[in-house]
Amino acid sequence: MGRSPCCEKAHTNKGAWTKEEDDKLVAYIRSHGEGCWRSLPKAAGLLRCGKSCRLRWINYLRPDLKRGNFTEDEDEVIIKLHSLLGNKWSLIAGRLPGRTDNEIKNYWNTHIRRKLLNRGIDPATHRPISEPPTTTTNPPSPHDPITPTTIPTTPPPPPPPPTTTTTRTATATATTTISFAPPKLEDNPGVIIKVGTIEFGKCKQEKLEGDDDQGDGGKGSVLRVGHHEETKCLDLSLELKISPPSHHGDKRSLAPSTKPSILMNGWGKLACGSNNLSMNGGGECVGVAGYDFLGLRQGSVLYYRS
DNA sequence: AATATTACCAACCGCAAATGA
DNA sequence: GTCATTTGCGGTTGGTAATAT
Repeated sequence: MGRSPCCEKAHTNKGAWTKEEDDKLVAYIRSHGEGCWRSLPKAAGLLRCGKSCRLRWINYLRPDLKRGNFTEDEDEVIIKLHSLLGNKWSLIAGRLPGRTDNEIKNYWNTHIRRKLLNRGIDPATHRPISEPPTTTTNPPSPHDPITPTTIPTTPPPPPPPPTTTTTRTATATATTTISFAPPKLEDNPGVIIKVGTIEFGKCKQEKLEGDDDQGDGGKGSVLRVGHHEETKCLDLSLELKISPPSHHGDKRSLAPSTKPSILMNGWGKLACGSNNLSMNGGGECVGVAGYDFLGLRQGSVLYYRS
């Protein structure tokens, strides 16, 4: 078994790209477009692996790349997104037009990590370094297996279309619409799932548009979280899953037992604090502050995936 | 001026998901 | 449904420039 190599390595160049190679690649893609990276090198007259061509184009030659230093705003966006998504560099890059995942990853490792450490924040967990390490009640980080206790053992069912099947959905919207099932958690200990787009940032709740006439548990209710006083709202396409609150609203008590199937389906966890929504049961508020998110009680858990 | 260390970033590698036959 | 292939992602490496000793 085993796969054939992506290219004939014996006859490919490696290492830094020359100006001539760049020119050939750019010229070819300009006239033929992206795609079919495997056959591109030969067609373009390049002695390069297709993967190498793709990487060179995406990370360096693409015309829409924004080169130059990251701004303070971009720094903060990256930090917020990393606290939400972990090392999902491609997702983070999708929210930063003109930046590549590789660029952000490098920037994170060389600048932002140090910046957070200087602030006394653990870049891996986004929690204060001084905070004593916990053992069995340690809240999960984006890198931990997602193992909730408050939802059924089966993974969430596939979301109804339209979903965010593509991972690069970097469109910003003026207002945020969250489609979700009404959080009647006391009455509904089970799983509630709806797909929506949630925008984090300096937003506050405007109104609840109740259009739930479907009688099926409330699919289709729409909450608008708009009123963007600043333009820093991050558009995250998330599927949300809502579970009842855990004991006492103690985020640490959200520490899961074991439900690895959730992890395999790519679900992460958001915990509801008393007046905000925080990532993975702790750390910094992601920015939906100032109101009781979706009416959920403190200690509720939202499961998401992007 | 020479050498060592650090910082930066382009590029590579391996793996897994997606796709197609 | 199975297998082969392609594509994309994240971790890591290696070369080079900048800075310190």
